[in-house]
Amino acid sequence: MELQPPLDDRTRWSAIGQCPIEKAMGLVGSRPAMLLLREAHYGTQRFDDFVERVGIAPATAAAHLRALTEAGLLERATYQEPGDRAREGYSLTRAGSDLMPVVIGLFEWGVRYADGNDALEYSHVGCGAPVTVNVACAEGHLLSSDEVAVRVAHD
Amino acid sequence: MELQPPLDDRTRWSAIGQCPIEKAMGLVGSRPAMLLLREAHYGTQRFDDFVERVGIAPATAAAHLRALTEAGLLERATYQEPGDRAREGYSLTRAGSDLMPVVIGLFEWGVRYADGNDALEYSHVGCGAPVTVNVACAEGHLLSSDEVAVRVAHD
DNA sequence: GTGCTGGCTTCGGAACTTTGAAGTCAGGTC
DNA sequence: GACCTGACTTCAAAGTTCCGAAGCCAGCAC
Repeated sequence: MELQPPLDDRTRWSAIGQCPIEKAMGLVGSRPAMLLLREAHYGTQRFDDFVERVGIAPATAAAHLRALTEAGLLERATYQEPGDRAREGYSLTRAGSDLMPVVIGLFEWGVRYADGNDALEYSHVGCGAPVTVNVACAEGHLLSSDEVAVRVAHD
Repeated sequence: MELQPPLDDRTRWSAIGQCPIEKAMGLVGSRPAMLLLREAHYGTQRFDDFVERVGIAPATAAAHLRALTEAGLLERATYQEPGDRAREGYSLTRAGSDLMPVVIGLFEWGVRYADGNDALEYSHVGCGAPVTVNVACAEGHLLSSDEVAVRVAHD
């Protein structure tokens, strides 16, 4: 059994490598990136729609869309609007979809604490009930934040 | 019954005000802010510990800690280490704790897609099982991201 | 009253981002 | 082959953010 430094030291990520949160934030932790992902989740595919709906400059949109594509959150997909020719747009990959809990979590938190704007909401396609993000353990217990602890894995 | 613009127009947030995600990102959508919240969640209270564990300059830490405090995610709290005098530190408020699904979600996503570093993990204090973030509707159905739709609220 | 520690603040400069306006380019239509 | 549309790219200017090093100040202990 290897000796391990105490948890206080292990949570000092500089000692054990970069924190996954940090890596994730490097990819999606900017206003434009997060809003582009939100739009992609809404089903937006066209470049100009991203630009207009997110409200950013084309150059900014292009840079972030490329970065998200290279990082594997978006992929180029051909789409065709009725009576128009086929074009290349963007759609979410699995990795992009798997970030939706974060996007929805930010939305939920924003409605409650930062905004109050509840003009739109997320709902379950199947039953129509409103959607929330929650934290649970593998045993199925629903958790509040003070029931969650950090620990060294594989002990 | 009022006429409402179609959903395509409603999702163009410029038409109906600012998106809650945007507001949330303005507060917590930067690397330093998110990592400071992570640290606060780990129980860090002291200024110098934030600086060292997050790996940012004191000026940056001070600016973000102040912003997070003013935004209501952190509050000043007195703490006392054994054999030392009482000092002022930072601790999470309810609003800060309620952002934990986002922090944990970023961690989880980062481990799976951006990093692979699984030296630490989150666990349930009560039963020890590992913790995950998931999306569910009010009826209790666990949802994948393609079962979640946006709609105009209060219809 | 001297020293020490924790918690910041100040400063200048470097690095990174975003913007608006304009231009490019390829595919397809008429 | 002229024209149109969508999807970008280019560019200079402006703004934002970060860092490192240094310094400051308040509360104690001695």
